[in-house]
Amino acid sequence: MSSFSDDDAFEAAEMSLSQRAMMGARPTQQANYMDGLNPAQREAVEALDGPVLMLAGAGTGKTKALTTRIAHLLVTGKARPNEILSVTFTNKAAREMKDRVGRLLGETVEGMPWLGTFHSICVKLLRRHAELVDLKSNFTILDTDDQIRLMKQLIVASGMDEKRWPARQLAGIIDGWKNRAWTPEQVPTAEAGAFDRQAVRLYTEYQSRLRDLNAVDFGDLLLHMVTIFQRHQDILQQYQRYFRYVLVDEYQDTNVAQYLWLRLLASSHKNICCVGDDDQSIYGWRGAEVGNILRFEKDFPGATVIRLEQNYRSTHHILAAASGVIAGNKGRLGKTLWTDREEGEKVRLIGHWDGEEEARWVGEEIESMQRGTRGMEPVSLDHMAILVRASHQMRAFEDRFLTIGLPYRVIGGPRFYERLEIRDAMAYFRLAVSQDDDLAFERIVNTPKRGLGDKAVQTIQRMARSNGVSLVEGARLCVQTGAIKGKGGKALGELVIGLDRWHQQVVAESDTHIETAEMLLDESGYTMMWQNDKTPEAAGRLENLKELIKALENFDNLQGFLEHVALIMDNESEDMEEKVSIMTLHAAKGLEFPAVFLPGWEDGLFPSQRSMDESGMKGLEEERRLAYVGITRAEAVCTISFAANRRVYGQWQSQLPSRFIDELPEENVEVLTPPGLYGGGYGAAGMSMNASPAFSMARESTIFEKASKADVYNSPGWKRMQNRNQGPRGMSQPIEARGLTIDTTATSSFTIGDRVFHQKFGYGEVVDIEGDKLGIEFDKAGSKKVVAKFIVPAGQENDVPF
DNA sequence: CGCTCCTGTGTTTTT
DNA sequence: CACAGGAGCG
Repeated sequence: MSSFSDDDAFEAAEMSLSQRAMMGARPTQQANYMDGLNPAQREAVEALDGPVLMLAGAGTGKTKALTTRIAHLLVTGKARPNEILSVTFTNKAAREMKDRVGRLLGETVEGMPWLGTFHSICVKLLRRHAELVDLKSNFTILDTDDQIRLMKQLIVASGMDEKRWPARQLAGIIDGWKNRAWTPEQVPTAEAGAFDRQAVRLYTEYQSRLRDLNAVDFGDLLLHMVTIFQRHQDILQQYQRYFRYVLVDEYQDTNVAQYLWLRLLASSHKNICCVGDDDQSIYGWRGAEVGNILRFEKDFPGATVIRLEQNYRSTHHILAAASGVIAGNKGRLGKTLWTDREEGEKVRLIGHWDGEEEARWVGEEIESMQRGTRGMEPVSLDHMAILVRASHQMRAFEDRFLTIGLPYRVIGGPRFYERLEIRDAMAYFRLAVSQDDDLAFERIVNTPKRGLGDKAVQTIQRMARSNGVSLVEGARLCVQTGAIKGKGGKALGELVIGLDRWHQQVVAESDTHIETAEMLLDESGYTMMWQNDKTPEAAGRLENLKELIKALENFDNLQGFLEHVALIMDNESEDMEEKVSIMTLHAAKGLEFPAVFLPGWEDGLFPSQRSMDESGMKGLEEERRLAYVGITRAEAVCTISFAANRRVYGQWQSQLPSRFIDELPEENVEVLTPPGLYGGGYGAAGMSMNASPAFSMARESTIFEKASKADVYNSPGWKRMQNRNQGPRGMSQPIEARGLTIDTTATSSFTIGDRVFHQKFGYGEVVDIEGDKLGIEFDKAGSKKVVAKFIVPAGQENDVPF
């Protein structure tokens, strides 16, 4: 399947240095590609041999240094493209690096086959050596969902109570062990309670089941490779020679398995360059070990440590605010970021009554920045981002932006490939490629409904097991022997015949894989199933299926596509319209925006209560790093906000401002006054209505009562606020009283049942009227609440007031 | 076997 | 509150 060749690579490894130099030298570019590097970056680029730790703070040109380093390796002839092992965490990062290396050298670097994510590289390696861990090289890669379903089966099979042994949780535990590179035998049993012992037993069974299925999960990709390297010195040595240089991006995010894998590969030549920032380690919860970066110098004695500290991204105030927050963490390697950029605007801080008002304010702020405000240049929506702690916070913003028609894009939202219909379709593809894929079979036996329920599936499973064959074969036997009769039996027979036919088509390549895929979805009745479905989301699902088919165009065959999907998580269908980005703080790492909004800075939400409960001080420090990551995404304007009340699980809860707010250095922060004060707003206690709209942080500000941290919550300001806030019911005459900008004079002249048109959502029917808000069931966009002034009766589309 | 209603549970974060 | 998964009925 993969089209790399061992031979090339090993040939290259035996090549003399002079040959290399001749081959790689591109004298014309040599002068250019290092231009514009600062001394630290240049050092990082030029220190090619031996271990190097590059500590690169946020916005210090890390990727530039890293890509230039690759270019330098190539140009000096130290390595050919396929001799550089270069690992990243995300496909996006890998892609960007490829692009940038290509740009530096003024051409696309063909090759660089070993620039990729840990996972994609390990898949390639493991396909070559699968037999060493009892797998066939065409193993399938299970996603989280498959993993959990498998685990559930094992739990049920061993007669355990699913409630007491939640499959999800066990899968999580096993993942954690795999992250630490523990095979079932290696899990420490010293402190093993009953639970752990059961878990280890299930882990063992799970692994053997995976072997039977010829499948691996994400964790296995690394774990198996580590095992292979440890057990087979010869193979390890091959690769040590093969990969002459090793580069690692985001080293602070590596887990133990990844660390071991890297150490094994680099242990002979020690040409390893790790780039990272301990202050941006935010993946501890999924096994990342900040310790890896902290002990690099111990692992590789004599390592060159290079600090990139000049920040090119943010203004002084933003950088200082971020530094002030992160200073609260202990055990840092320590960096002092500096910038020669302008002072810029202070970090802006604003409190709101509740989450909805926060969203409303942010929406208005975005619109006014888009127009250009306070003498500032207009800012494109593409240059603004809202970064939230938890994805559920996105909802308030989406709701609001839909209402006011502000275009937005959610990054890393519900993933395309995780959607129900996509996963179903993929299961069909998987079966067409390999009939042995039992999990795929289970997924679609009865989708669309074929009258095959639990009972039928069990019969098939029994049949398969007792004959030692796959489920598809088991099903075939069930039909032949009449073990499943009647309506279900007939349908099953048809399914099996269909599967055979589709498989033939894949093997014979009689049609293009795209035609095969379309036909498959048609003939199986899957498309029909959604066409007959009258629920609102059915149309969208059909759209997604179309998109899936379109995605196939980028691949030569179904196999290649499935491989890609298993590993690729990001699916950004770029459209050209300018949009505000909404994403989690985690998703924002590595990105930058001129204007950044950081809402929801409230204790419990951010820092997250759960994080603190589960990991105590360690958890809090990770949250603080998250705050640091958030602030440092901003180039020019950074706005932090919080709300006094928030709905949690449908319950109103009053919130405390985040402790991180107290850690922002006063001199870099400006406290804004909410637009409509109602008897003294949160961020402006003690101020009168006609006070200046912004005031610098001062003693009278309730939030910044400089009490010791322990009694922040007993501070007079806090108490005052608590007394005032009896929940949002307290603002029953809200909108008018606060003089907000909603135009209530535009009372709707619509009646229920009217056909209407909206610029963004298209046509729909009015189903509900609440003052100036209309509930509309849109044909395409589903039901929404929209302010009446954005609506016109159908037929007057040209009059939409935008 | 499939559908509906009900209950319980959970919202970090993702390769 | 919203969604998933289970129980119970048709």
